[in-house]
Amino acid sequence: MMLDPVARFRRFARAAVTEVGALDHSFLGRGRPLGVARILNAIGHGKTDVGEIRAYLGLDSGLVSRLLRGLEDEGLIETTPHPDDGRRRIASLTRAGEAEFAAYEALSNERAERALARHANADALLAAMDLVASAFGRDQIELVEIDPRAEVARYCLGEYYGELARRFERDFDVRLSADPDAETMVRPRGVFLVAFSDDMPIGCVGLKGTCAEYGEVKRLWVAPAARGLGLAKRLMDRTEAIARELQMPALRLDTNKALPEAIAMYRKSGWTEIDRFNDDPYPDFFFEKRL
Amino acid sequence: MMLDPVARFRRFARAAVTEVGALDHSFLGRGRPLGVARILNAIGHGKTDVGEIRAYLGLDSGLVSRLLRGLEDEGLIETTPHPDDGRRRIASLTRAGEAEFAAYEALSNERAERALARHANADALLAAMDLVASAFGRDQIELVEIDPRAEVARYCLGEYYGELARRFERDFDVRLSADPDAETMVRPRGVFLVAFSDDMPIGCVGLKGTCAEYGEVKRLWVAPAARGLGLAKRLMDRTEAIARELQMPALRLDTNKALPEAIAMYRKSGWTEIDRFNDDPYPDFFFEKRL
DNA sequence: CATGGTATCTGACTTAAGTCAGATAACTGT
DNA sequence: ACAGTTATCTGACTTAAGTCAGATACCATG
Repeated sequence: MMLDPVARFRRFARAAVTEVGALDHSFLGRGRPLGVARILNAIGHGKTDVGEIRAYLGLDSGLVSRLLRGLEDEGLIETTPHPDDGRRRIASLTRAGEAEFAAYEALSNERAERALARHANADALLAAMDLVASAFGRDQIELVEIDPRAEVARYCLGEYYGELARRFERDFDVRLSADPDAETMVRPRGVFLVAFSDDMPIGCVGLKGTCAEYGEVKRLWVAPAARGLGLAKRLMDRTEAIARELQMPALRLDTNKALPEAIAMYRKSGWTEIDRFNDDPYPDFFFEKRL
Repeated sequence: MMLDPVARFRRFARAAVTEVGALDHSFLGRGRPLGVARILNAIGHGKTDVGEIRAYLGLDSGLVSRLLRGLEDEGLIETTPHPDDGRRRIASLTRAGEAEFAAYEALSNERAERALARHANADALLAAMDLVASAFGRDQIELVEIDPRAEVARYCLGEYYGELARRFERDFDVRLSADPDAETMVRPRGVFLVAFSDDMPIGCVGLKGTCAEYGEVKRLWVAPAARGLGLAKRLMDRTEAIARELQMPALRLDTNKALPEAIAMYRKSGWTEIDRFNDDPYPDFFFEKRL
């Protein structure tokens, strides 16, 4: 009757295999074998270096070389030596290649649209897909330093305040996401980190350099789709490393009892509770970690 | 930055392709090509008829024939003519084949367990997987008549009462799931339907034959993972067809204002509101449909 | 029992995909 | 400038997968 976790996982795997098989087949619609199509698409998605393509698709160097030659003969790509290193080659789409790539893109987009349109609650389906994709891609999550005033950062902060509003059952001013003292989260004073999973922002944290005695950790957010992956810990660890690099003698943060998972995480990773160090009305817990 | 629905869908597709690729590879761990392994597993999972295997895996008849021969030579399966039709052949695992199949099963189970163990919130991950798998498998959902006292039926009813308890914020007696007048939902008086998606029960409905004037529709439930697929409508349509078959002149049902989606669905599919026809304290809406 | 239809099998092919051992040319550090 | 390393390419293979046209044996029907 299939209700134990393993059976449920395997049901998912079966469904995914079927769906992915169909997906592969749709790539065959343009009369080109799958391997060639995959390379063309890898190039279209910005994998220009031959070695990069090889690593991305997990193929043998000889094979990639041959397939590239085929695409060149078709007039879809051209390869030139790397300007800094004559051994390496970079591949790029010709005009015809761009058109062909666009056709593949259109195919994929159409497929996605059709699948989503069939579902009466596409939001729920997408949320579930985000969660599964994040779980599968957990080892490819990258932390990137971003200017807190950049669009991605603003998006993360918007989500962060939305989450707080939900937890506190109180409205937060959306304009808060345009932090007036954003420059304290830019090097050399501080930093703002965004976690990306396959180009999708799924978490952030800010390190604010406000005074000489300590740095402040602010706005730690992890997207619902990425919870359970240990991302908050990873963000904190990286923040700590950067704080050390910036010669900060200690870190402080404040938090609210509405965020119990965060509090537990702080306690577990060497933070100690201290007395209130600011007069902000929201927080009711204050932590410090000496570096 | 990838936040539009199509981009999110495609992110999922990429993650799934990668994961499924790894999954295929794990099938290669036993030194047998994928095609052969897939056939062995199809047989292990009860696809005995050669034609059935062909349809299930979508392979050419000549290819399947050859692969079966290979497995026979390995001593893993044996084929015998079908008792009712000498043209058809049925394949079955030998003792060695059973062992080999069990090894593949163990591999799959281990994989699933490892993936789940890595996630700190496996329940959320599984719920998301159930939802995605149901969406992908929507065309394979089957409605089956089941005795309402059987284990699967009891499971569905348990979920149904759990859902009610959540919506009404009130406890329901779990023992209710063992319906005292279950025999009114068994042919020829009535029927109980369970919806299966790849062996997983994801919905149910009961048709109760209580009197000559009308049949009663009870306990319509759709699992959270299966919402948005139009399953409730499908269950109701089938119930209606069976009611006609059983010569019921009309159908009635009662429902509660805490279930607005259901009420909307009834109105849209030809039900008309009528006066209270029982003295049950819970419902506040009553519907009828003449057949 | 002849006829047309069906399920499976065989043999002869093609194509895709992958492997591996050098070859070649460019880089790096001493 | 030379040895060792690295990135890509070439050629000669193997294996997996799939296609297709018959062949064979069995079934259903008049």
